[in-house]
Amino acid sequence: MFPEFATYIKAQANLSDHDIELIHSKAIEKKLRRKEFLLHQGEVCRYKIFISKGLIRTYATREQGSEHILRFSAENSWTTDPESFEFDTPSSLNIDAIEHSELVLWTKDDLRYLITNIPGLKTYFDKLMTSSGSLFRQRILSNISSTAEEKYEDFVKNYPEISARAPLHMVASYLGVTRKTLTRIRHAQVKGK
Amino acid sequence: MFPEFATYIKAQANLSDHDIELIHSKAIEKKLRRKEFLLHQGEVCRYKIFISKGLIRTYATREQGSEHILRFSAENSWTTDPESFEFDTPSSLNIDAIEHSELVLWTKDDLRYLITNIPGLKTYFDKLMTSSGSLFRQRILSNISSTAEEKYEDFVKNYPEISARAPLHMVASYLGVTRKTLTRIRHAQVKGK
DNA sequence: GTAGAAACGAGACAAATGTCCTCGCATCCG
DNA sequence: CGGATGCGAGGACATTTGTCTCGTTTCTAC
Repeated sequence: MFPEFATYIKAQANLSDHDIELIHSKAIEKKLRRKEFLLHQGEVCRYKIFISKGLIRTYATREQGSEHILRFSAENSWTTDPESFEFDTPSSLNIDAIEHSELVLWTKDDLRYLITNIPGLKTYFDKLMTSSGSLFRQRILSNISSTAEEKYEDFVKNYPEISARAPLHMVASYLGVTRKTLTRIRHAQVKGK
Repeated sequence: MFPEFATYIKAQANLSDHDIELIHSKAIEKKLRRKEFLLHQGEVCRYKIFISKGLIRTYATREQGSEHILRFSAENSWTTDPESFEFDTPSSLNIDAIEHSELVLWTKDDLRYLITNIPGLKTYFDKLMTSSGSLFRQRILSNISSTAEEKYEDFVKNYPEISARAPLHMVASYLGVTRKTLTRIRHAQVKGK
């Protein structure tokens, strides 16, 4: 788990072996089985989570129990509830595993310590934040301007891995449409060819 | 224009008079008449823009000329195209004025200089980024999980000022529905009472 | 390997939303 | 002051999307 992270972060940031050791010393490794939860809504999200293997979903639920996926996180990506993590408030989100997954976690205090003491890590997280902002804007634009079919096509194009691995009803939940709509779209595309 | 900004920023960040002067020395003031553009798609967005008075929209257009509003910015808020601003790439967004507006602008280089030399300003922008991320997540969640009526209600609740000042078809464009849908919702609400 | 659960597709119908059009009113500007 | 324009409303109809439900297939855990 940590070795995969080390490989990834070395490629993304300029870090010395000593830096890596320091980061390692604060890391918590964790395995999650399918459907196992890392965070239930109502709990405080105490960790920033790196996914070294597997597939994780971060989602909200509404009154009637419907689930709405805010983010999929596969290998070499991150998740957390930023608000709960930052302000120690109860989270409104759930995080669980779609596949058996392997994670590396850091607490807020440890992460803050690492970031202030490792400039290369700070640079990396700044980049990460910039690009996540950009993805947010793209997603909003797609949401307000595209048809369901375009949204689905964009999703498949941007996340071919995830669209192949996540069940269809979860993709629907991510896109904000029903399972039915998505099957219709797929059917139409097959016929269209 | 700058005085309004100074009042605002003093309330938001811990800055000395000297800091304010320094920020002032880099600021560019600009007035924009209704429908006047600050940025056309294809241009590079060279400024981070503070709105001291008026109402600004930031939007994308699609093939058929439809407009999709990414953000409204009224007094005491900011806008820019973050990607174009950051990387000097041609913007895909347009920025224009819904009302006669007064703005204060800074270039990227000047802003970077100010942020590195004024810690209080850095703290302020970090906070701003955090809260804008949080708003993005809320908006995405609303987009994928709410009915058009709920989206409209949320918008009115969260931005009563803007919903009163922006024309209905622009609110529709922000929410990702047609003007028609919005008038229907309003009509239904009136009847419902 | 097998039992149970999960995922998928689809039919029938209902509801929501979009498209295209016209109208009327207010406002703005020459 | 008068014509042009922007804006909101709404009728008529088409299209999209959702709901509910069922049966089949596929996957998974033991």
